[in-house]
Amino acid sequence: MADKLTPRATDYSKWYNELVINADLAEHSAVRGCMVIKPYGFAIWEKMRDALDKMFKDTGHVNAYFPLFVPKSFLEKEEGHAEGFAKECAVVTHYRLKVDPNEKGKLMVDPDSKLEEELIVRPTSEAIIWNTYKGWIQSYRDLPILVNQWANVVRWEMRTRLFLRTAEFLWQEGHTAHATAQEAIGETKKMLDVYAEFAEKWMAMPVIKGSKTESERFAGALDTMCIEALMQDGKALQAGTSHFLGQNFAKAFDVKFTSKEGVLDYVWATSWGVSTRLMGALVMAHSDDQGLRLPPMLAPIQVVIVPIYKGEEQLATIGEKVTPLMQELKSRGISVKFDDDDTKRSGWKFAEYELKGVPVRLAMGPKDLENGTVEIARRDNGTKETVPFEGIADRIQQLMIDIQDNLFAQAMGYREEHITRVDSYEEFKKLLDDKGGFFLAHWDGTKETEERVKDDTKATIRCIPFGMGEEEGVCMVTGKPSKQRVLFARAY
RNA sequence: CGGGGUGUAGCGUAGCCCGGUAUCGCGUCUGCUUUGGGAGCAGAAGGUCGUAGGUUCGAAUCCUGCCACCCCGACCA
Repeated sequence: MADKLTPRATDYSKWYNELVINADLAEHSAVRGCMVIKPYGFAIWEKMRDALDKMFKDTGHVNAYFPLFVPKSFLEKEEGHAEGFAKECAVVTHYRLKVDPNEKGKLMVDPDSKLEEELIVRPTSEAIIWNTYKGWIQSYRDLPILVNQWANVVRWEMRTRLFLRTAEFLWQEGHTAHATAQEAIGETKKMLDVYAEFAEKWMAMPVIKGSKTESERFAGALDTMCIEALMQDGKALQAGTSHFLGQNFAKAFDVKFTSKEGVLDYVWATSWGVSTRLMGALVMAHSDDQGLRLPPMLAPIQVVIVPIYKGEEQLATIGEKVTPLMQELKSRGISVKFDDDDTKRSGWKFAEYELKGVPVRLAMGPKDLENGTVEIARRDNGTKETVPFEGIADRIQQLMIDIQDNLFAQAMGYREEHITRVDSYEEFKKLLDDKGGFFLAHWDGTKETEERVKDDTKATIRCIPFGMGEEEGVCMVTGKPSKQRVLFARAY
């Protein structure tokens, strides 16, 4: 624990892994590709979850829960969907174990318990949900259905990384059903906006909204919208997706409704999700070589008070002094911890809370008691000052806002410096290596060109950004005409 | 799944090439001194050497299988 982190500049990937583990966010489990989310990490996730859940409910959604298992035949019904997920599914083939007659103390799969039809551990829940919606929808009066579920899903990934890509992960998936295409498209955009607002306001992480190209689209969707964030190593991270599914799933599961005009039609669908991957994004967007830097709005502990003392009596005095302040902060909705652990020294605690990203640290010792002061330190910019104890609660409340804003401003500053407009493929390739980040370039709109760029450079089209406006130009690769710049980057 | 690497005390490691029961640091425990940036001294505890086999009088060390993790590809939120 006393070890310093590998600096970001030395090995960004190593820094990330060490940080996640040392800051006590998560650890590898005994199960391949699956992590244990530790209490401190889970506390951050809970804050994310609560904030998002409120936003979903404020936009008219309700929560429900669907089964973990999906019968294989359900997955087969939407062809594109099936193909997209087939390669990464965990499959349940039996329902019973028995004592191995040949090896003492061992269990074996009971061959007599083979299932008639295999059950798939959900990689996502469209299939089971649309099969269920079939029974819920007959008339336009049953629409829209605006349901979200908080769940775990399993995707058997080849290569995993804590939070960024694990075989099992936690997420939410919204699944909505609508009477018209326009309404469904509106829902898709609305939820993308919710994600963007959450990322920027709560996570202090600027994102770019856009649509995926056809080849990057969700399996079974007509349009996939996404928010793309930029990490400190110049790589992009897809932070959330919202899909317009058209009538694909309604047709696959035969979900029809009678309209007001008495016409029978298939319903229109959306789905949208964010996952524990956001934890990885949060870490990589803000943290430094000393540890996490958490935005106050998501920090499990927003203020820590470290006493500096000799003997129990002095500790008790400091405790009495800060008790009213703690009550005051709590009444203002600010979470505060008084660390009176006698087995750790103050210097150790300072380093520890920096590692854990606590936004504000107060230190109070004999000098402060004498002078009526307190030392206040900001995690975001590392500044420390000794200030009057009187009125400190106001100052702290303001700091919560300032730190939140500053983290956003820093992340935004980095991103703005790393969005480059390029017009030649040579320049693109050079800057991709030298500088990294996002690139706005013209593209001829073909899968072939997209594929070629990926093969040449490992960069992909992250999205066709919204709100860019049309701009006549020529594709940087082929020279064919293009109407809009698209966003390229190397990505996680 | 392909290529490369690693697995030794809670954590990080030396030893492995060249076989003889395991080194050091951090942490832990006890005591004293300390306490405004990861304390000092003294003492102590802690190890199926990833796992299952094999070779051998003897295996952390040599051989084989398996498992896990890391890095690089392909796949992906």
